[in-house]
Amino acid sequence: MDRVLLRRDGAAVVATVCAEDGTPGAATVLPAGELPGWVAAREAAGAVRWVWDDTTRWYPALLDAGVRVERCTDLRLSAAVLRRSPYAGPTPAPDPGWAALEPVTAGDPALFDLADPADSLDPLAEHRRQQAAVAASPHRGRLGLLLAAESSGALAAAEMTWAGLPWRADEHGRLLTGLLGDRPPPGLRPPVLERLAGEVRAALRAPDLNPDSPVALLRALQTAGLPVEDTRSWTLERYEHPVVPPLLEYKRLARLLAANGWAWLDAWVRDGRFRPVFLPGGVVTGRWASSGGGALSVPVQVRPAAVADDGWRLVVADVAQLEPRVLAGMSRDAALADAARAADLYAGMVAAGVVATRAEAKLGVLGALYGGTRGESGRMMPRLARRYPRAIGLVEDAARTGERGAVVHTLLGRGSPVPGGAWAQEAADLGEAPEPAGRDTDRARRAWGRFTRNFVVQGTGAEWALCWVADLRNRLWRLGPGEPLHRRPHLVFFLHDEVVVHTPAYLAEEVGEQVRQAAATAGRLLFGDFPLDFPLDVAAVRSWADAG
DNA sequence: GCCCTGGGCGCC
DNA sequence: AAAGGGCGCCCAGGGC
Repeated sequence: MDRVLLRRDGAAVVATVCAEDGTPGAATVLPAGELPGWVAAREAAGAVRWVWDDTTRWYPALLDAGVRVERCTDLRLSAAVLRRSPYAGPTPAPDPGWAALEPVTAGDPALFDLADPADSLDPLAEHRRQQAAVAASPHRGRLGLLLAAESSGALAAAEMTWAGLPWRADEHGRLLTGLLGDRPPPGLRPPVLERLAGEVRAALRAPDLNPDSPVALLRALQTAGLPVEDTRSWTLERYEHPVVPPLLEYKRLARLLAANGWAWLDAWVRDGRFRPVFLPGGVVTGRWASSGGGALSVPVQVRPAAVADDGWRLVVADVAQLEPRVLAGMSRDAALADAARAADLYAGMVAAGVVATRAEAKLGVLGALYGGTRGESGRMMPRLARRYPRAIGLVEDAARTGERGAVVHTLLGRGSPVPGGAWAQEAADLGEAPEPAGRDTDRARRAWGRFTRNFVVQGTGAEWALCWVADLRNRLWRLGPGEPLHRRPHLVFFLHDEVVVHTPAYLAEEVGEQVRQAAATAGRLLFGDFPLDFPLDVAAVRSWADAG
């Protein structure tokens, strides 16, 4: 049964509707404070799907009240998927307010604002429209799975922020002091950086140089005789000059200080938890984005500070080479799936005699996924195309489709954006490959082809990962029944193809098993009985840094 | 003072 | 001949 939640005049209204066609049934009006108890009671009775405008507007308060829900439909996220999906059946245009709706975060003053734009939308009508779009889809199963997975992801994201990743500020502080010296007063460099800046200035004979200024640094490097056009680390590495070692060290430590230094600790770690905001569907391909704290790029350098509570463990799991495996599945390329039978797909390619070394295999596969054709990566392509014609054919088709200005889609039907450049307009007008165009136009066209090439694989990879997380979330809930979410094994972090679960130590092994079973389930959901392995590296550790 | 862009670099 | 996907975030520096 579907229950649609809406907010009217400060009260919560719960409308019961038929799950098949959205026909409305009875409605209940509740003072806002009574909602959590009411939801908890229905949830315990089972078989309910909560339908709401936006998970970020409802779920955090339910979690605060100790209420966890099993299933939901997030109308905002679903509308975004349907808007671009070639699999969506025809429906009247949605209220444009759905496309404009922004997720909210805890500190957001708009959260309980009477002027919240969400309150002028009609969730009942939008729910009916979305049901109709799926019912009329030529791929109901796939599209329905995508919407369900997207909504489950929204629940998982809210729960991860709520629970937080265990983070030891003392450990992090020790690490910073060890590398940078004592914390300086605001506006000053820590001692180690100050010393390195001095060495850089001396080596370049530039006593006033600010090494944080790329423009000034470039000029100083050139004056000192280094023929560089930029100041990137991998450019500098190529030169033997006394400035290079201290400058590279300076850049490494300055980056740590700026991105994950004491200021980061102050801003993002409270009560032993790092609580990043995850944004499901935040990337066009369907990957999650994040907001605040740089959650999607927590450097390996500071992961020693992510430490399980006493008596608990972190179960860290990641998939080896997710994207080439997904490509094998979506193209049903049996030869590539064979290579993927090995725990290391690249080793499997070497064993099959496709390439001579693992390094070649990796270069070739990444080139196929990203559109790299330069140098060694490009030289691998003909061999890969011969041995894996279906897989390579799929990404090549996606590239050509994008170059024509047309739309591609993932396995479950997430559509790519329509290109906006002038070249795309030409292509659309001509309906064909356009006249020979200028160099810039050509470059833009090919860049879009690389984007659509990668879109189909990255996006389907994101769908696999979403199914994995969604299934795992429910499996974890069944371990340790009767406890609140944060006293059971629960997800605390997700990063494209990696999850971290915080669990009582005695359940760590069982959690690892559930992580593997969830991966197998995700594979079956997307690829049916096509034989394809998704091997995981799983580690139960005290600190995140001890995994992998 | 705010806002935007580009360089650079962390993650996948 | 040239041709490498997706993000977020920090800083400097220029425009207002």
